[in-house]
Amino acid sequence: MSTSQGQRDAASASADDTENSRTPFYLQLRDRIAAQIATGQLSAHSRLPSERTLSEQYQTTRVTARLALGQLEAEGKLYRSNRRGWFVSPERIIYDPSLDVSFTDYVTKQGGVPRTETLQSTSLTVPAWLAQKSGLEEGSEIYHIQRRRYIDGRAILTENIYVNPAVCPGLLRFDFNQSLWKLMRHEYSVSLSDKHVTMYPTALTEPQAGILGVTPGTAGLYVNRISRNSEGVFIEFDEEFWLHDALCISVHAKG
Amino acid sequence: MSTSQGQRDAASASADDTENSRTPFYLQLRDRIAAQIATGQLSAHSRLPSERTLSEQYQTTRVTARLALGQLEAEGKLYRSNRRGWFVSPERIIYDPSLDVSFTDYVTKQGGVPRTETLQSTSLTVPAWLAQKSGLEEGSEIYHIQRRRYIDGRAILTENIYVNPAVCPGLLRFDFNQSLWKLMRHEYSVSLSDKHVTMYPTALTEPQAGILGVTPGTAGLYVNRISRNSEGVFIEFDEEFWLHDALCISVHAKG
DNA sequence: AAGTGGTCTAGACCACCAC
DNA sequence: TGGTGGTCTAGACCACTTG
Repeated sequence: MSTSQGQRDAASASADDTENSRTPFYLQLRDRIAAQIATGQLSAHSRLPSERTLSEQYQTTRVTARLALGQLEAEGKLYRSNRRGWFVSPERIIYDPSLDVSFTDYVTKQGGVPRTETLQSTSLTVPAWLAQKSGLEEGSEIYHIQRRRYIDGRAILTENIYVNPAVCPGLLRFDFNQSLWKLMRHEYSVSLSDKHVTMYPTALTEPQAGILGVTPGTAGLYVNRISRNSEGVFIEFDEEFWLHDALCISVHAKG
Repeated sequence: MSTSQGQRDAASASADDTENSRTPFYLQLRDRIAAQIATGQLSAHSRLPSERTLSEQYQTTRVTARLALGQLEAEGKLYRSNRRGWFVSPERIIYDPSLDVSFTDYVTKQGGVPRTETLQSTSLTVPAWLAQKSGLEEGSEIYHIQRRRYIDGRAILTENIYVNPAVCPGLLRFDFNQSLWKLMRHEYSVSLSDKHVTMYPTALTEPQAGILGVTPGTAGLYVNRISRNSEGVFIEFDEEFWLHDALCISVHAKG
């Protein structure tokens, strides 16, 4: 196959020849597909040809084609949906986890179509790990809400929210497919003034991968937030599992 | 091979049987290796057996073994070094990009051994993209510093810093293997009071992958920060490319 | 020189999804 | 039911790192 390798290099040529080694074919293929995305030949949410078709088209094997697709996925330029195919990622949503702005609002403002599903809303007893984070007593009551959120019909985040019932009694009777913060502000006059946000990139595994309908190991961003009011009373602990290509975190710090 | 598949499932069994489908072998293998990390049989920075050895040991092929290793890499539990092998990731460094605390200080405080290398320090003219971000005039002078930083001998981040020469005249004569912020504070009495931090997960590609000595496509976190003083004067633009398993972002927001 | 991961081939069967 | 991605096999050669 040395002949075909030579042709491949000749065909892609262009940049990146700064090093003394050949550019592997899967990176050449990555760049060709990336170019089609950049020029708009492939637009957001449009589906790519199947892996088998791509392998034929570029005269390679599925394994190599998947390497190229995996690169673009890692860069956040493509995503896949279960066994349905590969799609072009839309622009990242710009998100500031330190503000209490509603998901619905900022997605809409950025041109996306948001949707929220409530998967669970129950009352639990505080487990040890949460007692430690919140300062609540282990075994006392806590509200738990689990949601899944979509942008343009794509599930991009799932979250577990734990709310202190002392500050929001009877919360569970509401509909959580709307903004929880708006609810807390308007119904309970709760204001969150002290937030501690922690986040790191990691792979999505079960059960979150299943909830979002992606392959285990898909790159994600884990974000959690502990909110207290101005007296230091614990209000909520929220943990979010995002698809890694869906968001761009933006935080302002003054002082 | 249906026989050997059956044995594999029997051997791992345990959890995750909530769904009606079999757990693929590469995930079983992932869990076995993860267990060795969790129990400390494999400790931070220790090297795993070679891919070929692992494939034999677990009676599978390199491709499948690599799938398992790739999962653990995506989760931030393993990292690889060029063609040297697979290693166990140490704890993530907790990092607050909104504070001006020195890298050296917080790495040391968290039990790591930091090191900084200056790759470049030159004077440039402001390019269009930076002019837009900073408000400086395109074509005016700007200092550029490129560094690479290590923890425990592992290169985990590379950064480009662009400093306004008006607030730090003669900056380039200093040694940048120390904290830049300490330098700015002590030599120029510069205080950064307004910071805008942006970050998102993405793959590391050339040239950053090369600088850090990792395969292109390795998961990373891109962080940038625009700092101004209390009068709104642009001080620096910093962009950092981190290995995704090396850090945990932690931000406090009050008010 | 030997061993490592990096790249690549040419197939196969399975689970799931859309039609 | 046919096509998709998901998983897996059993090899190969290459580039690079290490002793």
